[in-house]
Amino acid sequence: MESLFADQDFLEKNSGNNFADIILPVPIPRMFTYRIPKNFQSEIQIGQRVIVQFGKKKILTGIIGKVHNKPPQAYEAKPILDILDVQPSVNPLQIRFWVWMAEYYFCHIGEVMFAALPSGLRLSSESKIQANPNFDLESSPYPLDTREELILEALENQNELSYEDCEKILGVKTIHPILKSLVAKEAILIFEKVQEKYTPKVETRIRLVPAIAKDKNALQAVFEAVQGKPKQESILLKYLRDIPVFNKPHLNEKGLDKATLLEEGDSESSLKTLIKNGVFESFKLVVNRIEEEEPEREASALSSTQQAALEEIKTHFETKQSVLLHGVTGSGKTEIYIKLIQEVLESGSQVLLLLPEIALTTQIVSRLKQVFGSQMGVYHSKYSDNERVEVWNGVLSGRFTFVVGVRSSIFLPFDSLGLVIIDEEHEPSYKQFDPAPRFHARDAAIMLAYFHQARTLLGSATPSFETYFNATQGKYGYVQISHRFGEASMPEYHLANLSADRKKNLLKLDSTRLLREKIQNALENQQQIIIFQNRRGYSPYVQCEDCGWAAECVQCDVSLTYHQFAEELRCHYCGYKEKVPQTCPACGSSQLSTQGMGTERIEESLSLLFPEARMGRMDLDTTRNKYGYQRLLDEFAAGQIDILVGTQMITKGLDFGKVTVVGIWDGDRILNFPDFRAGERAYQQITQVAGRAGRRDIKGQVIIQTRNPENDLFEKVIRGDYFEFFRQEMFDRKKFFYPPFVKLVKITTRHTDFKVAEKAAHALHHQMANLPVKKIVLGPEKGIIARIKNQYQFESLIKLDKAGNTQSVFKEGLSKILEELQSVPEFRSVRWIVDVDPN
DNA sequence: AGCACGCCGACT
DNA sequence: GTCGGCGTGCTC
Repeated sequence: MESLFADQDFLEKNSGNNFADIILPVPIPRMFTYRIPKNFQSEIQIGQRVIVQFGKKKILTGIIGKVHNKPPQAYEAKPILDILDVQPSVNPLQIRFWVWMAEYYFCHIGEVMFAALPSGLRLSSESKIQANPNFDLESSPYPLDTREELILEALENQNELSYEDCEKILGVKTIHPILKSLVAKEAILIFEKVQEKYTPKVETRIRLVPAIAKDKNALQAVFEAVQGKPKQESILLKYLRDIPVFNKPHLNEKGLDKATLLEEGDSESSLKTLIKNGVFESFKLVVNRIEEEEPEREASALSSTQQAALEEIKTHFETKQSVLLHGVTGSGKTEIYIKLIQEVLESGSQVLLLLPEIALTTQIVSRLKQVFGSQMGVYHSKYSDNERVEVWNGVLSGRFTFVVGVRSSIFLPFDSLGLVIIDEEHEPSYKQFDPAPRFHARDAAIMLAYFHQARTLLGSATPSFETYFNATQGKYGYVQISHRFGEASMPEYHLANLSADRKKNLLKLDSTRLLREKIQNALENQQQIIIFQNRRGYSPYVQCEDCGWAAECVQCDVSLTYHQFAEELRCHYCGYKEKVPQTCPACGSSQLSTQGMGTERIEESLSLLFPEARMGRMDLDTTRNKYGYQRLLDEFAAGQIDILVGTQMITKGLDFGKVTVVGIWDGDRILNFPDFRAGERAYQQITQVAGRAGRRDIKGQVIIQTRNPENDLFEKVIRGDYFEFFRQEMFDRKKFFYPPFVKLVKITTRHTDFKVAEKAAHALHHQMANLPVKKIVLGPEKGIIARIKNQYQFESLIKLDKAGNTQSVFKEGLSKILEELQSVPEFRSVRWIVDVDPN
């Protein structure tokens, strides 16, 4: 008996770890066990990317999550096909973070993986065709037509062909039927060729042949040789201007990019001649897509207020993981960040600075770049796949010790974070809601920092009430800067009464007399004006003036949004679009008009009222492409625009001394936000927009157009009394059970059949009511938008007690409930979407 | 989520 | 007779 155990023990210890649990980017709530072939066993590591077959057809990139030696009981494990990384692309800390995120945000680890890995690190597979070696044309029972023969002929010269190749060979668009027929006749084989998506950037470089570069006489001889050949001479001079081979001989090694060398109109043929004559040589070089830049500037000296804040932050960090820096707009938070970042980098740790997406293209990034140069990586949503992979690999290799990025940059492979800064901490865009994981980047970043034993600094001029609450509870340290940097004073607020003006007939194209006067005044003094329009929950649409018909989406219960620049109607929920009809589809009338006031309409109105002013508009439409945003900013900064009309994005990072007037076109819209955060959001928006006004020597003017000037929210904003506002709001939230006093979970039930969706939502409601946790379950209610993409939806809101293990008990119970409901035949195709901490 | 397998209607 | 509709079950 004993010896048998001993043998088994011996076997287990020495049989090696021949199985791996692998995270795959699929929405199935578990890892998958694969067999590690003998030849890979010594090199396998957690976090490596591997290739596996999944199901019958799919080839996927997976991440090794766990290595062990327990063969699965119920099935035979498939083998790992290949290992993609020598060094893991993902570190164990990240895997812990993924696991946490999947649990907390109630999603599958595969979904987290999918969100975390840049798609360039996943594989692409392309179908290729190959000649079937067993095929013999002579003995084949099936005759081939000429097109099929052409393909086979091509395969005699080339080992493999892609679909595209075949299309070119035959000059047809749809190649699939022909290939299918060839497969049926067993003439060819189709297989999947798996490739890394990421491709290094390769430049053609030109350099002086070393013998010439080292020898003045040789160079002299070359110059004599090109005499009377001005084109060649010009290239040679250009090269020596950029690469002074005798002063800086090392520069010649990497030479000059061919495109740069020829960019001043020099011809390629002249260069070819020079290469042929042995003057230059051409070679290939792998280069970084993200350019190297040396720091140009020192960090600025801090003012005494800033210095004091910095010291205070550091003191808090001695005892607290997180600190809230509450600094009014213009208080110079960036400079404080810079000092802190420098200190952490010098200590050898990494730093992550999170910014909301629209703030990332602005001055703050170029300011940071000036100080930190090429050790700083930028992680953008507008970056290409290849660029993202370079940032990822740059963090892995240590090239980037500091990253500035959007919410998804929390997934980068940091291994020793010392500090995470979340700027504009209150921004709702930090919450991801469309595909799972529905995470809040601020909260996730705090957890990430905790895993790294790093510090977190939350910065905002208008902190979210959750964060401020944590500060008042002593959970976060709290540092306040209540003065603007330099001399700038706080702006002056005016409420412009829309109703009163309308009655007195003073309204012109929806603008009040007060707003017009302030604009006029600013224009006369060569000052700039910003007009803000909140677009949330509201967009311009087209309506028939005769019958009242309005264009609606075919798949969703919403009206279509009018986009002037493309003369199109679009659905903001599913992306459906159509041309604006000439006549009303319902009654045939041609009296179609645009309703509602988008930024486009405001721009139009203002240019009618101020024909001499130069207008600019900044919204999703005008900034869609990579440089649209920057171009507008540059024009505005250069004073080429007098009035800038824009949505949320103008509240971010604009810092121009010539803006003295900020107009809020429709203040009421800001008030009517349909949830418990309405007041908080209104306060934040107005304060943020107002922060753009009057930053240097001139006092800013903020004009809010409203029908409800008596609303006390305006009064609180005008008094700038964040604390009083917070206090009152907390009173209500406690009374009505809202965060931060409870934890919210929103569950959406979706189905194509209204009745089924309703029934499923109610079934869920009843099941949840039985869970043994302290909670309040609201709903189910018909979604604010009843139907999206042809799916009807119902929403339930659960308020969980924050104490103890309520959350984990609830989530476990919820998993079981959903599993059971999903197995009811009727609810088979019902979709449930769970959103933890919804916006 | 895909994708294959399987069982019932309108077409060559 | 077949192509193809989408219900349902599975993926190591």
